[in-house]
Amino acid sequence: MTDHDPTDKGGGPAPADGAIATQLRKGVLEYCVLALLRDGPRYGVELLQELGRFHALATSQGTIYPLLSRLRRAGLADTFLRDSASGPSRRYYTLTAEGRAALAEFTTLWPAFRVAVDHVLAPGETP
Amino acid sequence: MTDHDPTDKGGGPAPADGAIATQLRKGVLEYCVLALLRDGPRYGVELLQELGRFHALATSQGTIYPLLSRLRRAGLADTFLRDSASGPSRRYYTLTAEGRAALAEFTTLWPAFRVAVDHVLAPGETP
DNA sequence: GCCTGCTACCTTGCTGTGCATGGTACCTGG
DNA sequence: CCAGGTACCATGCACAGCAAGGTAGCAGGC
Repeated sequence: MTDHDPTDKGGGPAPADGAIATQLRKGVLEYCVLALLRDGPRYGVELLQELGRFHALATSQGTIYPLLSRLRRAGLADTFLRDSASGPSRRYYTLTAEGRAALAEFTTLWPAFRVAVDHVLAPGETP
Repeated sequence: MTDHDPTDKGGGPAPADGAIATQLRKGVLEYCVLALLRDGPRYGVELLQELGRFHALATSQGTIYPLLSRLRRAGLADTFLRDSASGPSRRYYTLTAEGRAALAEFTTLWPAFRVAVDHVLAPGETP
């Protein structure tokens, strides 16, 4: 039998916050991963754990693996395999020069975006 | 002939920033509109102008009208028609109690999200 | 040796959102 | 009556996050 208990979710921890947090992550998660990659090589599950530290950014395997494949295909990240001390091999991801440039561009745009949303959310907008 | 000049873009000002700003707007625009509606009734083109004040949130008619229809269908906004002093009637949108609740929920989640992204973007993440 | 459980990787199909484009209707001024 | 501006709406597309499901390797207990 290949089917396990129905409690087995495939090893992926679900975000399980609202649908609005899901929409917030769109487009931001990609650059958060790039930011984490800037500090050194990381592999999939490790990235999930690091993102999980921030409740607002927690995601699942079904999100991270297609995202990483996309980064690689776009030339923003490079990968290599390395054996683990205990368990199967891990696929590590590193930043390319293009990836670093994309992260820099996002880092430039983010503050303006953040301030704009803060300003709109602040009450008493009518001049 | 119903076709106008090819210079006519349908009256919609395009965002025309990068693709990354487009992804940033996803999921946020909806609540920014709710926030603007909190200050009083607004109509479509007016909302486009108000959002256009912030370069990061500028969008086009092809985005705002489906969004407003969605808000109405979801019960977050209510609408009424009012004649304009000069021009065709305008469809104004107002917040419902549900809309106010959704806005409040977003206002609660946003700071945590903002701080999380700021923290990830900050260099020297490795402990 | 064999089975169970954990770690780690990947794929498929769905949903929702922003956007470009195109089209319609109304009012005003010449 | 016709040109131009204002304002509304609909269609089709692209893309990102997610749930669910599947595969493979290593370790420890029996």
